[in-house]
Amino acid sequence: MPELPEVETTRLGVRPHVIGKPIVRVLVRESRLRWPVSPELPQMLTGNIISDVARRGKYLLFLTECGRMMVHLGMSGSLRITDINKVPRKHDHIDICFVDGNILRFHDPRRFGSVLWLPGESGHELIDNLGPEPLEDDFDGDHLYRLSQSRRTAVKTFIMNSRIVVGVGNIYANEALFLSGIRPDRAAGRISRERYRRLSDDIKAVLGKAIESGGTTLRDFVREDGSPGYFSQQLNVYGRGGETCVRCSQKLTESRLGNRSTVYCSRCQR
DNA sequence: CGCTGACCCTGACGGC
DNA sequence: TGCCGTCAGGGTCAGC
Repeated sequence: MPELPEVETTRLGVRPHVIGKPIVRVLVRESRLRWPVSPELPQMLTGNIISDVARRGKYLLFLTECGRMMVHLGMSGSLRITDINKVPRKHDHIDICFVDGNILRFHDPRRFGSVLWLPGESGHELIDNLGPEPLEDDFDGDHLYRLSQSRRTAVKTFIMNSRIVVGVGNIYANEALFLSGIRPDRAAGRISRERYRRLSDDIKAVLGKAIESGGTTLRDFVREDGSPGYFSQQLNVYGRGGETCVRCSQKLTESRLGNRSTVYCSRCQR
């Protein structure tokens, strides 16, 4: 489900509802996620206060005085703000209950997500070796060009690698490559510095616009209040295999790269 | 070291 | 109507 824009939409949505209010109860109904939910999580959060909600790549970090809760939404996860009168649905795995009756509720049918407790200021292997944030200035075409040298993997696989750059998932990788006119299966090491400059600009542009639209809802992504994101209306290629290219009207090609569905225009993308 | 494919899990959908 | 195969926005890991 969530790529960077959906995670950022979630962060902005939940933030005002969870900051500065004592947590009175933490309920873990299902701890078997991608990794087991940290057993100390309820104890560490209860009586505690969240001071801010940050994001690193697709990880959300809920900051407190004694440590951080790190949440990943996996493929089907979502966080919603609800209240004690709302009966939990199937797959509502974790409730974080605040003193005012509001609840931060983690929902994840496929259980590929994770909820971990990082004590104190400690880092974690999952976030310590990530590439730059795509919307920050240290991510640019030169960065992509430098790391791509002598790499034979497909450029689409390359930009989806979180050690290269975080937050670019399957939807936005397809979209950015279309905007840049680059074939997804082109070897990463056989692309010019100039074209990587264009690609990094297009990655920033497509992620930025998706955040403005509240993310992309295809199946299960919902915002903190349960509403969908609207960026799917602006998708040029993702989910449009066999349909016509918006630029040249040729039929879009659909294939698989690294086991992920890949759509492009063989005329506009070289 | 880089790359590929299997795998974790549930649910929706299309074909028969 | 039901059964079966396929696919889905994530990432890790073993093996070559």
